[in-house]
Amino acid sequence: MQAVQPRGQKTRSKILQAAFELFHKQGVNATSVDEILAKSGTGKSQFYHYFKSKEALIHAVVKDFFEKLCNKQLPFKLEIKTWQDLKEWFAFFIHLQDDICCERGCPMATIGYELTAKDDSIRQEINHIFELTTQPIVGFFVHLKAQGKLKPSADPRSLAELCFIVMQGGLLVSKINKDTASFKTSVSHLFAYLKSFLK
Amino acid sequence: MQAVQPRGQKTRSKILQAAFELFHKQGVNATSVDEILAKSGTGKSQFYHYFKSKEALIHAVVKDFFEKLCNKQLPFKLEIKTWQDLKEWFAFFIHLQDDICCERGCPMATIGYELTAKDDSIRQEINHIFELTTQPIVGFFVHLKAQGKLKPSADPRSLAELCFIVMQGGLLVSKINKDTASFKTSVSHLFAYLKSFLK
Amino acid sequence: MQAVQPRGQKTRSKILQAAFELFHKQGVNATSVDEILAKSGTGKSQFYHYFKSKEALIHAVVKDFFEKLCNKQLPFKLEIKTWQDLKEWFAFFIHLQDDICCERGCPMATIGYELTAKDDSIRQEINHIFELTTQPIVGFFVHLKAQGKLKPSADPRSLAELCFIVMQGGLLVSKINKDTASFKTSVSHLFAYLKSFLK
Amino acid sequence: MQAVQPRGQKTRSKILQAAFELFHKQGVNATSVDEILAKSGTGKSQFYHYFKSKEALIHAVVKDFFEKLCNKQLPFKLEIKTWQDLKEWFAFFIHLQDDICCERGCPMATIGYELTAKDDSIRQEINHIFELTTQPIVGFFVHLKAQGKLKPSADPRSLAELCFIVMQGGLLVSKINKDTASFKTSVSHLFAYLKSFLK
DNA sequence: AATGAATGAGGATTCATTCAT
DNA sequence: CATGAATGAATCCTCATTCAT
Repeated sequence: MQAVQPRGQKTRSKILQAAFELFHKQGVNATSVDEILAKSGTGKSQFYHYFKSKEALIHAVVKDFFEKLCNKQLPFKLEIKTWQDLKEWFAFFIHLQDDICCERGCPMATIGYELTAKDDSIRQEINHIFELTTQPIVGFFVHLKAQGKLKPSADPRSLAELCFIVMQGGLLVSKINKDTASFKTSVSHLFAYLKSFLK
Repeated sequence: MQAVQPRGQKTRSKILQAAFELFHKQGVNATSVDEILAKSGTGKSQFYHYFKSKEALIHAVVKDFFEKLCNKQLPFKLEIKTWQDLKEWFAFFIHLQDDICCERGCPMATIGYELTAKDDSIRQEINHIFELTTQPIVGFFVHLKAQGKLKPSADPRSLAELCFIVMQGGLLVSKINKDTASFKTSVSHLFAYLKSFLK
Repeated sequence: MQAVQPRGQKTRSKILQAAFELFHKQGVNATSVDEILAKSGTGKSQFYHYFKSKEALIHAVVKDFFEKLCNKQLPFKLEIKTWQDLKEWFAFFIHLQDDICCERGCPMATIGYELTAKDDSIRQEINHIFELTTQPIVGFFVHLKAQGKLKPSADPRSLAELCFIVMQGGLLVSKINKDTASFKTSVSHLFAYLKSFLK
Repeated sequence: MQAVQPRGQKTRSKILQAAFELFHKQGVNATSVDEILAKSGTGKSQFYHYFKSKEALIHAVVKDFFEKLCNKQLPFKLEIKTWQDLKEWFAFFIHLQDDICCERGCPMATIGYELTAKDDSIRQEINHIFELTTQPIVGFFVHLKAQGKLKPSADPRSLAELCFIVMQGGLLVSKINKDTASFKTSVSHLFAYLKSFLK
């Protein structure tokens, strides 16, 4: 059941969607407001009706992504209960890269990498998203440990962070390398390492 | 033996240096030619004397980085012979982030993340740099293996790639998180894993 | 006897009031319709319900001022019967300037100074207001003369115009000078001159 | 003998000239950069080559006026030595208004009246110009007094300020009234008053 | 009478690049 | 080699106004 959208919000959504895709594809600074408007099929100043500025749009795009994440509207696993789930979590990102010929990276990292010291609030929002993405993995290891399946030395949080870092590094490197091979083998190594904590 | 710089090349160098720093700090698209000129203290059309276009400048910046890498003029280890060397290799990147308050990432990744499908030649050059940076680590593992110190299952290349991916992911995540903690613990985990291949 | 305001006229009044203040403070061209709406707390198209256009609003603001003037709803003397009254007439403008730190001028002159040859009808309305403001002073001198207190050479109308011109010049100069000193001494001189016509 | 203009300064001058005229005619806020460019026959971004912003242009226009004033390149008397000179000083402004059908006011007052509290530095510059314009009249009265021709009660400075205020008020009122009659009679009155200080 | 979404022209400003000297 | 004036397309944003509900 879809929430009823207030009339004009459809336009807002279209702008948001177009902006997200363009930011993902070519970065924030390479994307002009006009381009977003053209792609979303909306008029010049509808944009400024819904967003105070381009910067506000970036915020909105990130926030929208955050909300979709919370509402589980994003296509990757947020509930990781088994090793298989974790494997699929990584597989999602790898397949994504393969599908788009390694032409992009993580959409949030793409935005984040262009940030400057002064864009601190956007940085925090992206960080929040990174946190949220890492959390299910933390939970997985916490759960395993609670079940007594992990060695006492296994620290759920730091292991999850390692997973996230490998995922981000993998996306970046495969974008530059136009090949997910090293991403894949790295994930294999990672799994070998993680499983070494099993009792 | 250092090549003597032809007279006017000093100007070229200054532009290159300024561009590199600005690209690193704020990205390619957020950096205007004028800004580079102002920072380098050079005039409007010196720029177009030395560089055909802004895009050519990006190429030149990457190529210059590449050459400095080859000439060992960059401050990070290119000869990795001991575990300590490898540790220092990672430590270099971590300290770098700490020193600049996690305000940046890898300069080449910064450029690379803004690339689009059409900028393929720059992408390749950056990939080349990534290769070159990974190579010493490959060499290290090859060497260890040759010495019979590694288990046969250890694949030097894929382990080195894992190192590189963790480094890149670590830089990115610490930039977004404004904290190198997870980078550091991930490197610790990585070392534990790598050492598990020791006989 | 105050006319009862029809229900919706309150909104109109609020817009008028907000517009008047903004025009006075920053001029007509620097004031956007949106700004007026925001200040008056009214919605986008209330505005176009009550006013055909921004230009029509300017007319309305001037006309409203004119009517308030006629209805003696403005805080300055319109009945000048004694030298003291005239003194207070000037004092009103001087104190006004002092109170607002000389940050503005005459509201009608502010509007008037931005007028172009094509805005003739607004110009005429403002002129009308200037006339109306001058009239009581004319009346004062006429009255004095009728009482035989003035020399025959005293021309009531031209003396009143001189008063008005000094008042306008004084407001302008004190706005630019951020100081009412020269306004004050000029008024003193003016009084000395005017009194020289006393028999 | 005309100072040799550095090549590109001609363009700058043309922009300045066009801006001055448009500001005078229709005010600052009603004048767009495009309009100035069109009138001066210069290209879009020449403007930003010479002026940092529109605000900087306003500064430059005022400063240019100031310098022309200092260099006596403006058509009104700056040396007032006789009553006739003073009469001509006023006559200049009156004729100016007559010539342009009372369609404008003092160019500096036109700019000044649109100023807001935040534009303090421009206000100061205009104030400076007002000072400079008043000065010759102060000098005239000082001179008269030194010659013993004025009563001791005559204060040169305040009399000069009165003159300036009447001039400014006269320009404003004649613009609104489309008639210089009251300006003229006010100046006559003023002269009568000033001469009353003669011994 | 009221709401706020939509329109599109025009505003100021910056950009990469070229040209004349 | 070097200077900086010139170009014009493109960028972000604001404006007055209208329309649909």
